[in-house]
Amino acid sequence: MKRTHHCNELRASDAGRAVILTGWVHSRRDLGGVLFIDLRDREGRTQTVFDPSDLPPAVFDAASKLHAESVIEIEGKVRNRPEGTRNAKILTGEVEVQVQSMTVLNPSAILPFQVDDPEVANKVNEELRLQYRYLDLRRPEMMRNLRLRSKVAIATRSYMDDQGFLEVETPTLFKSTPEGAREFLVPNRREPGTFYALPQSPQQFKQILMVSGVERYFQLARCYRDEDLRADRQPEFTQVDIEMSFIEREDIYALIEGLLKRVWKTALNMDIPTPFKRISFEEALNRWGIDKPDTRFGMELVDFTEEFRGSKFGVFGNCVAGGGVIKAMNAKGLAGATQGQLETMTEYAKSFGAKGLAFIKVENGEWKSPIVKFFNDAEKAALTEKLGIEQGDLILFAADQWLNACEILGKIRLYCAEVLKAQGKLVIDPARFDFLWVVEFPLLGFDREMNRWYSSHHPFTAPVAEDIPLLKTDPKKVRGQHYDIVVNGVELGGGSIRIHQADVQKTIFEELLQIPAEETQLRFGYMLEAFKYGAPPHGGIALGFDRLCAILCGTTSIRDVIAFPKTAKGTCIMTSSPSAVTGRQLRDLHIEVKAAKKEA
RNA sequence: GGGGGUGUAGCUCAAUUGGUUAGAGCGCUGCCCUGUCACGGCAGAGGUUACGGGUUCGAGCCCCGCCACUCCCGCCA
Repeated sequence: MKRTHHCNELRASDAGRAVILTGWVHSRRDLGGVLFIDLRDREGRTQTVFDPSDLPPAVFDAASKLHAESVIEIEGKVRNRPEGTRNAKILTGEVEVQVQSMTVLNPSAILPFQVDDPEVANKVNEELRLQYRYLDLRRPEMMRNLRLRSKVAIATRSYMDDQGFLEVETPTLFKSTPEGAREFLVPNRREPGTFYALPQSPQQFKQILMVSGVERYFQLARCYRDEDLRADRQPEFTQVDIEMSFIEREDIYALIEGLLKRVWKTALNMDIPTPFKRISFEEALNRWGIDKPDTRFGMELVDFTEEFRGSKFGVFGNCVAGGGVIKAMNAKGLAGATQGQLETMTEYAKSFGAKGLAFIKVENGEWKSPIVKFFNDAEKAALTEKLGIEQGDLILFAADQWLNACEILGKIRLYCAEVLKAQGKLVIDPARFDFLWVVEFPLLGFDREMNRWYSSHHPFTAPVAEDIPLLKTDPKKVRGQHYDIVVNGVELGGGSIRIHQADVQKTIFEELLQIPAEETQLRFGYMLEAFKYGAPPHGGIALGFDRLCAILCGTTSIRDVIAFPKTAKGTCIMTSSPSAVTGRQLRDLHIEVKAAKKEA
């Protein structure tokens, strides 16, 4: 190693020391007679001084011509900066290095965008940042994210090791199991027409590991889903995958609470209180209209079904008569909502099949609304009391079947929060983290089009024991032993106690999900077989590692915590992948491409 | 698959809403400058307004198409 110190190391006490520093030219300030270069490496930066009075002219000349981000090595002497020239903004601001010699290790071309000024760099088009990701990652903000991600991964491994878990790697060339997400397929050269699939998760392998007697397994597992992307979804992502034997749900709650406690302490030096609150699926929908509620602000949903039973307002009265519910929400301080904002909310309602969105604007001492004239005094009094209506409020209603009504207002609640945040009327402490477990999900949902049940989580989730008899009589009532961990409205992960009895698993596959017996055998036969030979009761969970890091870094886009992420269309701009391959490669794989690639 | 947004100098953004030669800051090039740290000063170069059509006397601006990026819905067992 050539350097004696890194660029965030020298302090006043080092004055007089001869040092060698290496790094990138962060910025250069040429005052004519004297030249300052801030040298930056991964750790930070140090000011170096080029004074022509004690430097060969050639060195001074070369230094004055350096472009930003050139890589250099300097040798010099540390000295305290003259009084009044110290820089309190950087940790090395007390000192500077008086350069005696310099080597240009590699000059840099002129940059496509500036990386030295964070205010400028933060605004650079993400497309350009992705094309030159290596430059983007040099920015201290991005380097901080990479470093934090690494710390969190190591803390996770250390905690899981402390808890007696084995890290086991599972294959990424797996079998296609076309339930759920679309898979990436990998052609098999050795047998034409057969394919591997990249795993959507190591779910089946980790359950097999339980049958193997591993008892406690974890993995930072790369997973692949060929679905459309979002700010919080990439085609390949990392999950903290966990499975345990001989446990109940409580064991998972305690394990994960301990893990997140360790992670928050490591990453943010914060002590988060445990245990986390637990909320049933039904309560989450009733109060927040979503199964991953953001509980950092109010505006909860309120039920008015009884108040509007037989109401003169036909839409409400008929809805209740038809078995539906009336839900309302008070968007505090949003009476001034624009026509456009109300239209956006109405669109949300319509996207859930509602005909429109009823509202009341409370302004200038009156209720402005096309529907208020139908309300009687008792109905008005109930609204005022249960919603705490005040001047400046906006009241929104949903009248529909229970799930729909809840989900409509749940969407609108989140939209209203965004509007209020933008107006400065809603402020949320960035250091606030509301963790909660969402539990007691229904095991199954019914698909009317396909006329069959589907797993609301996945088909390996165990029913609550006392509900097992209902599987054959009243599947809708069966609760699953499933749990989601939610923080600030983000689904951080989910898991369940699994089915470990081959016969129960077979019933789920064949009778409820109506997968034909021979297909069950083809896809899951090996699992059912494994379960015959002493499968222990087991359960587990998977946490989205990218989302976890994003939350800790205070960003909403997981691209900011992934070194080389893909664009919304699943491409890598830097390497131009995916790309066409040669005819020979295709022949080897016995593949013929039918749709011609468009000319570039 | 659907809906919204964006695309103007290397970067970030303007352009009086269809009107003369498309501007600014940063960056870049040259010159000046011995205590800067967003150094400063002077001068200069740099544009197929993403791309292809159309309407118009005239298009960065309007229309059609197309590409890329982005946000959302669907989708994500």
